[in-house]
Amino acid sequence: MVAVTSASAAEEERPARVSGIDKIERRRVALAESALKTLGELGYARTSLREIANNSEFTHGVVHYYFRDKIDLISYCVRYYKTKCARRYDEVVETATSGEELVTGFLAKMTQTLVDETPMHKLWYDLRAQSMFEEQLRPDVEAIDKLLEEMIWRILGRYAELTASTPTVDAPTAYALVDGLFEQAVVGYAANPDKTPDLLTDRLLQVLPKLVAP
Amino acid sequence: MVAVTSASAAEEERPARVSGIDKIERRRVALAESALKTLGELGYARTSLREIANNSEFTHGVVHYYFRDKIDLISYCVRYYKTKCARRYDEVVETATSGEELVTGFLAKMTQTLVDETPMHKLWYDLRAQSMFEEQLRPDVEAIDKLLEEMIWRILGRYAELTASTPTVDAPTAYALVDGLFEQAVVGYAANPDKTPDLLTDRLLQVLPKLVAP
DNA sequence: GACTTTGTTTGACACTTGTCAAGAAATCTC
DNA sequence: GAGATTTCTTGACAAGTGTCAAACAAAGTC
Repeated sequence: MVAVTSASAAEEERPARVSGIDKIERRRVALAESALKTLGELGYARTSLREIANNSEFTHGVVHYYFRDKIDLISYCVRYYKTKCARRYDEVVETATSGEELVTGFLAKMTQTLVDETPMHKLWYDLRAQSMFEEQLRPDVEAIDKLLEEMIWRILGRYAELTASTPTVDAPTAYALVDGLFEQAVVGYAANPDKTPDLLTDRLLQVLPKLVAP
Repeated sequence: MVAVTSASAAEEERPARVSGIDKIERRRVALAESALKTLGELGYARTSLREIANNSEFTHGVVHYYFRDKIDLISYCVRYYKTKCARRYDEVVETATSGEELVTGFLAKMTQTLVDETPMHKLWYDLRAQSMFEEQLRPDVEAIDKLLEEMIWRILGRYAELTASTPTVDAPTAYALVDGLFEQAVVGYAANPDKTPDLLTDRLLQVLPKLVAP
């Protein structure tokens, strides 16, 4: 079980016996997982607490028992989500023994998560957009963005290492570029699920070599 | 007055005298402009028809007189918006006489629109995210994305021309990269309005030269 | 086993939402 | 200016929203 620590919102309101804290956390995670499923399908704007409850084994009252309000729940979901997504390429980075192997593994994992977890990615870009209008979401979104940036930076750094070169862009730039391509793929995936993964691969292959130089 | 043609939704329902069609269109545009202001401030999720009407000189009934429903209005807004945004850099492209001049002019215009029209850009990224969940928005969003891609492609093509080189990436890739950087700037602008424009400039200066080669 | 604490259900509340329709007001037509 | 048409206002509706609180069930404590 992953402890989802709060980056901003007040969390430690319920006294609760120490032995029960785990159970509470377990319920919260279950709720969050259910909510993420609904959110990923409907998007932020169209997801209500009742809809979340309906698509779960709980009633809508339970949601409010474990979360102060809607933002608290969604904020928790975002934080929970981040613990699952930013370490996706670590294995590839650690095991690759050549630049090409790293790129291949990276692209394989990336297209795979594009296909397998489309709703989650759609939700991420939705929530990031929402954070521009809803201040309460901003700290959590910023934290995830930073994690993702570091993730990309680790990959690019290792890639440079393996190809005896150094990155020619800084971390935020590298992240923005790769993220731009990935978001394009996520948006395009609905219209063209067959071709999009290959297109993403092609485009990243065009770009990655340009981000390092001897 | 710009004619906002429908890319997808049925539009020609109202018989209306030919002489009055202009007036109808004028009202529609006025409504759309008002709606865009509200949408840019609140975002798609939090904007209701009544809120739009309140922030305008019209009553909420008028909105429904000129637009079939909410999606029809927002869809119209998106189409109206696109006519204003995709030709922003044309003058720079046409008047620049050197690569450096083009880049300078491009960056100046880009950071200027980032600052001056932040709400509109926030809305665009919001709506593009919404289009992943709301099919009815997709055709219009796709159309705008294509326009923007062509816009970036014109700039890069001219840049290559002026520097006696050729682009090393295709149009969708170039657009995704630049758009990734711009979206990062739009999202970051709220948290850091002072530094963001310069950061965007820096990053684009890092990237642009890499997108062409002799 | 009684009692307290914790967890869950249910139903209600105040409010907002999109939509629509009936009628008033303005505009046009002759 | 009378009558028809277009435009706008107003008020209402049904459905859905977040929130909460009181009743109920379960589990833990002594």
